[in-house]
Amino acid sequence: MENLRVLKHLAIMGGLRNFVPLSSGELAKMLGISQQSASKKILELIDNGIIERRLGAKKPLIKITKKGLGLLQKEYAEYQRMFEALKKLSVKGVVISGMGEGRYYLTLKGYKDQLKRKLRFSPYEGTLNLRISPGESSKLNILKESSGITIDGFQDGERTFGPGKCFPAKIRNMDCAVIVPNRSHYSDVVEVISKDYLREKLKLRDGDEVEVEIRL
Amino acid sequence: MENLRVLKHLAIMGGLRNFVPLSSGELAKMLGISQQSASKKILELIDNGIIERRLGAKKPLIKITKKGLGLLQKEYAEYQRMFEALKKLSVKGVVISGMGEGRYYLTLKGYKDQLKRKLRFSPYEGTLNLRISPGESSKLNILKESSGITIDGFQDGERTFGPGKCFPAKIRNMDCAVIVPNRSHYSDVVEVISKDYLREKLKLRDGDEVEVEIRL
DNA sequence: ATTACTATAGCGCGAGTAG
DNA sequence: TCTACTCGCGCTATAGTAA
Repeated sequence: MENLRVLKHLAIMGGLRNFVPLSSGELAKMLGISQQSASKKILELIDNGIIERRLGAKKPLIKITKKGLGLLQKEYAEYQRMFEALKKLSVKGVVISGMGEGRYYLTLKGYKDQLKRKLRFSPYEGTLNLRISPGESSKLNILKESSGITIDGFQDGERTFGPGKCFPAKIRNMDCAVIVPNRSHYSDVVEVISKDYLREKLKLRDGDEVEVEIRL
Repeated sequence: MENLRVLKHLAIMGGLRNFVPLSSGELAKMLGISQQSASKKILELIDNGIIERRLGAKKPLIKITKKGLGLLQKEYAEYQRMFEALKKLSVKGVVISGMGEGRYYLTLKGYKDQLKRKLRFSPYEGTLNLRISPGESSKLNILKESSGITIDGFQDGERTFGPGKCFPAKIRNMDCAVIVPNRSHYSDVVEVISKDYLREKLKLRDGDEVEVEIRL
């Protein structure tokens, strides 16, 4: 049984705050090990300065030390980073010129109003196109698999405009969003919208490299 | 080496999202174990459906399955609960009548204005006194050790009024705050303030038991 | 370079038991 | 009751090595 696992159980028992009454036999039952092993674990943790023990009225009292708290915090922090990383995606790409399609779609009320409502900003009528660096383009699959913020399709007279999704993002600390059509063949280009004309605001020119941080 | 520990390292390597290239030798180095042990661990995790492995171009590719993700989430949730619990303190007590001191202090501008600013509510000029149940009064030590929201002392002509601290709290889902003088002998009574006259609002009478949930 | 087999070394666990 | 010692078994990690 690993020390950290034992320590975690002590923490769940409240050992981070107080001296909690706990015999080696009780701990053993909780961990599914023998009393002897639990006793040994306790001694080990005491020797390492991870917990301290006093003799209480009826049962021994155990409390986790600062050092023990530190170990738990470190472990917790690792889990936090792990799961936080799942919510973010960072990709590098270079600025390229699109073919004005993005600009066209953003003039359509059906898309524009929806984006405004769902992203909480009114998008500039144009997109910034980024060609994702070769080594990173596989990351774009993650966008396909993530649900993001749904953009509904709509009808406009004759034409049908398909649904898609978007993701809040940041480029050089500027709030923006990446938009992804639902039906799209493989592409290493992402389209970015923002309330401002990003090209001007960030002084970007074709070929400039930028990193876009996407919130999934 | 525990399976969960191995799994955590795979997650840190990005195995929650993608197939990551990883040989048993590399994993061994990261975990500080032998290549043979790492190999065995990997097979064990595969057998248990916790990870899956493909053969990649150069190195084998490893990805964590839904089941593996579930295990990590469970562990993470336990740590979350553990640390969340550290931020809260729940104590039971019975309503008693104070001696009007609380009311007096709350009429003083020096305290009243501060409380209003720091707690974001204007306190009713009176306190609700709770005698904490005998078995739980030791929990009050936690309040002494926690910093809480500082209430500065002040001078008012001749008299000096001492500093203290307070903690946002809830009683029966009503927002309130527990106030604690810095220099105080041992006491099993806590004083609670709120924007409303709690006794009336919650229809409390001496002897009624209530639970107060304190945010540390 | 890999993975992963077999055989062995060593450590951890628990039974028995003393204090 | 409790803790915690010794001792022996068995699991697990590693060494050596094949594929």
